[in-house]
Amino acid sequence: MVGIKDIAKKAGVSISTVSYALNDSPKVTEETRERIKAIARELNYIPNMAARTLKRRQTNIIAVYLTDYAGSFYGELLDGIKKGLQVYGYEMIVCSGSKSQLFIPEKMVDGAIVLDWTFKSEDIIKFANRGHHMVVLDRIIEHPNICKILLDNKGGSTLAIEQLVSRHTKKVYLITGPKNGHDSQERLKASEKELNRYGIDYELIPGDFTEPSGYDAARKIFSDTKDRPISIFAFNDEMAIGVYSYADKHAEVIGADVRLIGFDNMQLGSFLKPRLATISYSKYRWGMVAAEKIVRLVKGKKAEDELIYTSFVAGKSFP
Amino acid sequence: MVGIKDIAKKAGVSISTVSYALNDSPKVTEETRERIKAIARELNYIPNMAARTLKRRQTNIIAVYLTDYAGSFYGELLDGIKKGLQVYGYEMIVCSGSKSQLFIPEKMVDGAIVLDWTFKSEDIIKFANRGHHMVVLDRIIEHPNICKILLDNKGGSTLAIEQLVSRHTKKVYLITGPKNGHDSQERLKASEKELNRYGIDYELIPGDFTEPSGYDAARKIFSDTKDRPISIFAFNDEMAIGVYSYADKHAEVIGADVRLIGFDNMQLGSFLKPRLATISYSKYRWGMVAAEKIVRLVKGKKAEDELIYTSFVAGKSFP
DNA sequence: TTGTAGGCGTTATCAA
DNA sequence: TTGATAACGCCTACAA
Repeated sequence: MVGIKDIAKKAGVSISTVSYALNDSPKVTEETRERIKAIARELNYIPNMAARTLKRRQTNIIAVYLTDYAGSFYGELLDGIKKGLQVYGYEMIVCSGSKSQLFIPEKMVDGAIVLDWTFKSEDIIKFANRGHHMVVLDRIIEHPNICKILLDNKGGSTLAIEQLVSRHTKKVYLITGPKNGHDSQERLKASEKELNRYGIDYELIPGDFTEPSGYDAARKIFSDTKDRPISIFAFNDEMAIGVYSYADKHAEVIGADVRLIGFDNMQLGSFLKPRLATISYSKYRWGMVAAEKIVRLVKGKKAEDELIYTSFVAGKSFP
Repeated sequence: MVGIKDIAKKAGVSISTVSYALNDSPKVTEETRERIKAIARELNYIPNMAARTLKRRQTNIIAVYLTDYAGSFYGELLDGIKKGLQVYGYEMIVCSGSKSQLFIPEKMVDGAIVLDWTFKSEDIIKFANRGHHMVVLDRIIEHPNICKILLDNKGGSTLAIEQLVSRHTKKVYLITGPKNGHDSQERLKASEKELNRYGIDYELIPGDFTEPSGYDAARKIFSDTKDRPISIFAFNDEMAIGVYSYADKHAEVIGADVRLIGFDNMQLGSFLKPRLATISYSKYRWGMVAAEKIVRLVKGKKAEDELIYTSFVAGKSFP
């Protein structure tokens, strides 16, 4: 392995001079700098990250934690984060699973962005207390080292209910999400509040944000009543897709027998027939904002929490 | 920051004893080991990865390089790799972009798995020559430090053409992929060979593996001829989806006016109506095998190349 | 069984 | 403008 020592030897200077030259310090002549850089190139020198990190105590890497890699959901978000970090000279790595959470206290990364209900808030707080910085996308934690960039679930749910109201819906089935999930809780709270305000009857059907749970929910709903059309607000698109699957197999027509609204605006929804009506928000922007915030935190600045706003996307599933 | 020094002080022993104890070396008493570990826990000690890496010269981390995070395509593959690595005690990080490619020579990772046409073969070889180990999933490189786990594109394409033949197809449109891509080249070669064998007429429509390019290809094809049905073999599902989009907007019926086969068996295809016929393979297994191979290489063992076999998945898009 | 001390490759503080 | 040299936190012969 070739290190600065080898370069120093070949250049006939000391290692410190080499270090200065390589780091563009103004403490060396333009001339020696160039000469040293040339030799470094010639020797195929590549700095050793471990050594540099040990000294510098920062890696310029931000980790993004996801529950799994399955969702096509994440693509835009990650692209947004990556683009956002790039501006400030940070690299992004994507991780999943509890062992990699150690990257944070081990100082392998300078900070983290969390969208992973598997990551315990308890641990997040523990890390924050150790002085590490994080941006959370899926929970509420009050801590000076933590910044929250959350979806405007309240706004989104209200939009969905408004649509239902505007169609003079008599009864609404809400396919809910995980009991302990922040987003699903907020969607539920806002939906109930709004439905009560208009005096619309509703029923909760438990789901867990997965497609199969949407399928099961659909079965319950369709066998519950003979009335048609049925109005459903699924708390995410995946479960809405489960409803499509069920309807397909049981001769129920989406858009006629069922009137369905989802949440998330997954790409898949736009390919369904009829198109899935849903609540949308910019995942790309979400990522960009998260990136900007984590960089601020890492640099020791304050970062204000922010909300990502939503809009309604019409689709024939809710004519 | 609390380091082994602090533990040593508190335990009244030397730092080496602490190091031994923490690393389960047989050089310390069971008793002192436990005592030291207890103190470490109490002090919330977490080893500094940079320091450890500097000495150990390995991180137990494998990087996976992707072109982008967009494809829902990657989910299963990454889960497979992660699961495979876990068995051997390695962590996985997912990266994208040329700057993060430096992780390899910088020794931030012990090895890499590459599925990213953006990653220049030239650089891969350069890294391999420096002694780094890699598994490539999307190209052919002969090098002792590199192992190839490739799709059986030849088999898959042949399966697709066989289906066409079995339906007495007269002419086939092939929507091809990127000119310089390994997979698309192989699919093209095998398809042409097979079509020529049966004496079936065919025409190449250039695509680049993206959905819009499939859409454009469809436009060309549909305006090219008035004959129906048209038979299309799209070299990946994304482009096939583009064909669906076009057909949708122009009153052409998939499965009737067009007979379509894709490649990759994306989840999305199974939700399309009618279901997309396609060539399938286990992405999960692909990932598991890649993981196993990179670990072998990193440990200095030989790793044989392998092929991931394909099968035909029927769908109403190709009745 | 434990302690001492040198080294991993860089950076950064002093002197020169 | 450059060069010695001491950290950075951990591992590991070698010595005791």
